[in-house]
Amino acid sequence: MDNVIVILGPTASGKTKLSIELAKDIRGEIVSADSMQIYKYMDIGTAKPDEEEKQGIKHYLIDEVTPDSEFSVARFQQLAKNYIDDIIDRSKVPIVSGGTGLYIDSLIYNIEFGDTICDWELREKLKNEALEKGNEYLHNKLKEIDPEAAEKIHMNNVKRVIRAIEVYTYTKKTISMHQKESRRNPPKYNFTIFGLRMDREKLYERINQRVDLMMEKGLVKEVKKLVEMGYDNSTIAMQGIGYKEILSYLKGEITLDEAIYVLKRDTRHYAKRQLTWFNRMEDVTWIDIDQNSNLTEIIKNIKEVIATSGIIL
RNA sequence: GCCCAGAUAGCUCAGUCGGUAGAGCAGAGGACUGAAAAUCCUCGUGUCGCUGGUUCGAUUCCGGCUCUGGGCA
Repeated sequence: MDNVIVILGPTASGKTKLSIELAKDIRGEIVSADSMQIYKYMDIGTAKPDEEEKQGIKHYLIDEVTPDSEFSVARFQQLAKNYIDDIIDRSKVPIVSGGTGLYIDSLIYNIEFGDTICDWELREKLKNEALEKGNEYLHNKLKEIDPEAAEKIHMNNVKRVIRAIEVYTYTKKTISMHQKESRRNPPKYNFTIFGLRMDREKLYERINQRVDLMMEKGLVKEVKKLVEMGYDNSTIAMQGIGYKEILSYLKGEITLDEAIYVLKRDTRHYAKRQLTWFNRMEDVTWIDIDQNSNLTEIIKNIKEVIATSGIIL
């Protein structure tokens, strides 16, 4: 079975740099698993590596689509698999690197998404129903068609309630059913997963520094440019952290200082959510980052782990 | 120097007609199958500024002090 390396970790933990250095060392190419870096023109706020940082290492699924496109896990998975296969065909090592837990899961558990549909009109309609008649009303509706899903999904989590109803509406099969069927086939790659970890305090410090750096690099200008191009907060892309806060500032809703405060706070919250996701994942080899860590050492350790699992790259 | 207002959770503040107190934010933990940087759930003990007095009992009422605003000189 073909080998795929996965590098995951919360935002600002150093995935990008590590994966590039590792790629240089093992003839790797990088497949990004990041739900925001897929968008073109959004560079500073998503902390994309620029050409210099990439050091000639090939990256996939960065700048894949425009900010007004509809993207999804299913599409991510399809594209990622294609790129991985292509990399393997060329006798290189695929390194999946990113912080979007759902995207990573879709690959390592080989989740089959099937052919359900997304209907934004239906979603809007159901959303209004919840607004008018209450979240419980909509949740009860789900309870009738899929008690199992209703049990798992909290009634206030309207987005998920809507999705579950949507799936049934179009396939006449419950989302619980779909989910069970989605794990029928084991993954066709052998994944070796590394996770980056560090003290919470240290991580938050790095997040704050990164936001300050984004401001210096001209995040406001970048968002302004996106607005000029016609992208506003109706797009998913512009609801990303960094973009929604600066957008709010540009509209005069908050001051720049408030925007920066909220941006840092939202990023911390996001990092925590990522950690919750990664912590429950199995088979992750954790790499603890502290003052004494240096990249060469880390890469050496990673290569040791890879070697001891009997993988020949 | 005088007058007024305030001092309660890390922050902003509410409240207790006297029976030792609670919101938002921060913070912590968790969930997650086609929007996922999204969305959602759970978690609140702190010399109630200090110090006397009244009282069975004071964070609450009264006095003094300290500090912070604002005003008058």
